[in-house]
Amino acid sequence: MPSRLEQRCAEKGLKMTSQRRTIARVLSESDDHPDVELLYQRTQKADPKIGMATVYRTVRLFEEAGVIDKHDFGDGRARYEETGEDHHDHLIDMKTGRVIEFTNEDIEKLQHMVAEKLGYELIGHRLELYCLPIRKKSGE
Amino acid sequence: MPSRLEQRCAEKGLKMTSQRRTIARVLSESDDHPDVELLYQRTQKADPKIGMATVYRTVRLFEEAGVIDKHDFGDGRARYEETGEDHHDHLIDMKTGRVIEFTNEDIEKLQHMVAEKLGYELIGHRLELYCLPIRKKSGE
DNA sequence: AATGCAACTGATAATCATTCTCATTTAAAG
DNA sequence: CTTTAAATGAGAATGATTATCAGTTGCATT
Repeated sequence: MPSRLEQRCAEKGLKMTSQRRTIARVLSESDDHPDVELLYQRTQKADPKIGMATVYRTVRLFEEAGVIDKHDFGDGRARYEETGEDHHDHLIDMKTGRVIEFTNEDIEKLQHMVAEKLGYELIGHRLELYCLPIRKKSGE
Repeated sequence: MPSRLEQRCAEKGLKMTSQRRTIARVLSESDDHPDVELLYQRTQKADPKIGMATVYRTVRLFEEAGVIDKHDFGDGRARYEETGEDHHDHLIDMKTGRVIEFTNEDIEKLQHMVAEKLGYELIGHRLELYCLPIRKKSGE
C-alpha cells in the first residue's frame, strides 16, 4: 500500500525509487516534525542501506515539489512534515521542545492585510510562538 | 561620543573593549539587518585589526545580553539589528531581498490569545511575511 | 601610575548541518 | 531485455559558526 505522500510524489511526476518510497512512507507515518537525522534513523529500520545523503537529497526534492514543508525552529537544523491541506503555524514549548500546531484565521487575514497595505502580495509566511507552560507553582 | 548601543552594553555591565565599542557603533549606525560578514566588513573600515571571530563572539554576547536582536530570514546566516523599544516583525521582499519592518497590534494580541488558549505564556515569537511586489513599474 | 589577573582577542582548527563528487546501480522507456 | 538518463552511497567539500590557545588588555586594587 503506497503511502499518501508517495502517491502525491507520483502525481508530481517524480521518479520513484525504493529509497524514495521508504522515505516518503516514513514521512507519512511521522506525526511530529523530524529533522534529517531522525528521518535517517527511521528509514534505517526499513532499509539500512539508505545513505544520509539520499535522505538529504530526497527531502530537498520533496520540499521543492511542494509535497512536504520545511521548518526552521531556530535550533540550527531543518525539520520536515508532510504538507496538509490545512495550513497551520507552530507553538514551540521552550521547556520541552515540543511543537504544537495551531491555526488562526484572523491572524492569516491580518497578514494579508499588512502585506497589501505595504504594496505586496503575501506568498508565504512563518509564524512561531515561543512559549512556556502556564504554571502557578514556584520555579523560574 | 559613545553610541546608544555602547551605553546599553555598559548598563548591562559588559566589559567594553575597543573592539566591542567599534562593533557596537557599527550596529548602532546600521539601519538594515546586516549579517556577520557585512558587520565584519563595516568594522574593518574603522579598525582593520578586528578579526572575524571577534565579530561572531561580540554579536553573540550582545544578543545574549538582550541589546541586539538576532534574525534568521531563511538564507542560512544570522542577521542582527539593535533592539528598539518598539517591537516589529518583518516582511521580506522575495524579489530583492529587502526587509521591511512593520508592527501590528492586532496580530500581537491574537498571538497572546492563541498561546493562552493552549495553556502557554507567550515569551517570544517570530513572524515573517514572504512577499512579492504587487505589479509595479520597472526599476527601483 | 604600576600591578595582577581574569577576561578578551586574533589566527586557525574544529564542528555541524548540508551539499557536492564520482563510481556504481537502477527506474522506466523503447 | 537493452538502453540511458537519473539516482544512489560513501566520503570529500562547503559555509556558517564555535572552540582552542598563546598573546594582549581592561579595570579593580595597590
